[in-house]
Amino acid sequence: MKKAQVTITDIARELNISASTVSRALHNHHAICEETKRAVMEVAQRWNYQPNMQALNLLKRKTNIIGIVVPEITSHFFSTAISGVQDIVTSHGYNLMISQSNESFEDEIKTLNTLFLSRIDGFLISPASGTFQFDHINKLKNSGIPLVIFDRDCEGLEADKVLVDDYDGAFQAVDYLVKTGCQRIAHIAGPANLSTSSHRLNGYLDALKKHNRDIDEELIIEVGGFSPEFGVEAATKLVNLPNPPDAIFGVNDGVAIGAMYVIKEAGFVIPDQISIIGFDDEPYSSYFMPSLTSVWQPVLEMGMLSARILLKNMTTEAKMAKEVYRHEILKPELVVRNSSKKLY
Amino acid sequence: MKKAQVTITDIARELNISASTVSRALHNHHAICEETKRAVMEVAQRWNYQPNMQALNLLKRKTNIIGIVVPEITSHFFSTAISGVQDIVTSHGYNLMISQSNESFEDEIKTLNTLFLSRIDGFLISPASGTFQFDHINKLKNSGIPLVIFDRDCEGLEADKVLVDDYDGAFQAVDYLVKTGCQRIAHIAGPANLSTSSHRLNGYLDALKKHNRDIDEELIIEVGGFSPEFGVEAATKLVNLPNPPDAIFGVNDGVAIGAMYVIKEAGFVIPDQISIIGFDDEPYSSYFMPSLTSVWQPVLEMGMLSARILLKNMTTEAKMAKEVYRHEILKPELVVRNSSKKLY
DNA sequence: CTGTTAGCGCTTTCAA
DNA sequence: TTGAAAGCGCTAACAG
Repeated sequence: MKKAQVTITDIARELNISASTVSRALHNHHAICEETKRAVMEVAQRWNYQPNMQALNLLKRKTNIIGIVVPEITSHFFSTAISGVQDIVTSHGYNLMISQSNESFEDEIKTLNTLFLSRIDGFLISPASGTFQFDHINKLKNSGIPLVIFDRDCEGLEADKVLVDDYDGAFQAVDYLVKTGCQRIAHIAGPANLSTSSHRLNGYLDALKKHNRDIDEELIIEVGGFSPEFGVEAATKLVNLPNPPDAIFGVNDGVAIGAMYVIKEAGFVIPDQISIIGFDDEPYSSYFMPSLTSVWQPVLEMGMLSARILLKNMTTEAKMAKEVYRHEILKPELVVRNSSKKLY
Repeated sequence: MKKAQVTITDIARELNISASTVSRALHNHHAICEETKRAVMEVAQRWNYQPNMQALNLLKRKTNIIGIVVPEITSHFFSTAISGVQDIVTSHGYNLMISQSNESFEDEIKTLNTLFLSRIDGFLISPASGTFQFDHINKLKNSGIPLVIFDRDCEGLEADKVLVDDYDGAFQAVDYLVKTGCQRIAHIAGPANLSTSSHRLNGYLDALKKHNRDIDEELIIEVGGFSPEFGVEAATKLVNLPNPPDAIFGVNDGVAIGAMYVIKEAGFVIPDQISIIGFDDEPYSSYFMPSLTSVWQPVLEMGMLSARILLKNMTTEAKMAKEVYRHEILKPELVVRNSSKKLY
């Protein structure tokens, strides 16, 4: 056993040859005689030589690291997206560095900066709900580092984006509710400056308009987050209305689950008296009683596609000359279960 | 604006001084005259100089990266642990690199190796369920790189560990079931070669023994994973028994939720006819009807503590001379809700 | 107070 | 077929 980390120079010294020869031998360079190659390989093997990535990366001016910035790792949605990204980047020889913004604008700026200083090779970003403008991301982009925005749009920012058609998903859900006979359809809306929230809200509104329904403002409740507590809060208001809704479309499964709990507690029968639809189709959603109807999104695919686009951006030397950006919109699907009425 | 990345040499050239002077000025070295410092700072600022971490790291032989290897990122348990780790390491100036083993032994070896080759500064590891021996981790440890094992024990491996007292959590749960009058308590056990599974199983067995209950082998069903489907599978067998159980202790909330679904479908009343207790206390668990009684674990704390121990290991130069390892066992707590009977 | 030199580990001309 | 030298960006010992 030699010292902790064997270097190319150690091998060179041992064999009384130059470091460059060792380097070439290790890379199976054609202009190295077999004998030397064998000798080098043998020592390398015996001493368990491992190339020093740091040195290589410094030389190549890259890090082999992709950074992903999400609002929250603990959300099933984002951890799934990360998983998709992971699959792709690792199979391309990259490592994945993660960080979360905790839905905070300041944290997002900070973490973006940290990763930037680490000189990672590319960024995958889904902005925080507290983020209301994108100068920081634009600055990043202008620095020349490849990046792609996913899930949550940065409106006004020109960049590669992989999004889900939230509008369509919401439209499908609400259209379905109307078709199954619901008259007063409420919406628990997410934080307003999130593209996903506003698109879902718009889908809700347009579906109602399509069926010539009046919009009742008191049936739209905006909440500050995506966990069940927010659904509880909103649904409590809704069921206490003089004229409560007969359907609720939640901005995500989290709030829908909270709402469902309140509604059952209040003694309403789901879906007979009140239908419920969520968004995300999380793993546990189908195990509630009644099982939750939800809009499924191709989250894993979103992560994978984002990663692929990023990787392509990193190789293509058209990095700078970028004029046209990719704008992928993935299609969600309504998964009908028992928290909504059947269509006959 | 200068070239893409300004270096210390660029600044030196501009000012007709040496690179080392620039370096010193930037670090506010005492032996540099104020005037020079100001000049350097000014140019650095104007050109937006950013130190090249890669060069620094090569020099210092460190990467500033902590790697965490988990079975699955998408599990709420592990994403929460990661979140705890993240908090600590970033506040100490480290970046976090993640990778998952997908519960596979081979993947674990592969990913450990990749991270090792990236020369990360430390490892946080929770082994896969497919991992039955720890030579690979031992090899890692012997290479001198600091590591800590968390949540899932590597029995026989000497290392710093941060675990949860799974035995105690299970014991509490089953003891509670007995005390609330349950006679036939079943257990849906997790993959056998996971310390968490076996400790929970032992807790279950010992709690029964304490109350002089016979162990009925047909009431113990081992499943291959932690998602609801496994709970469905196991619970289906249980309810179809000639003499079905009147309580089920699930190895985690996932299987408990699956079990709960089956039991309700089968027409049993929870908890009157069958009590259910899970493990993990996941966010949605309290929103089921009935709300799920579960054993809460300090997951975030586990992540944070693991990270702190790792960081300490990295600074302490007693790295090599390590003879005694830290062995932290965190205490879980039973959270009683409505899927189990009340104690009077 | 500042410059020169060497070196972190590796690759890559250029020369031989 | 191989070696010497330069360089990636930075720091630090040594020398003025």
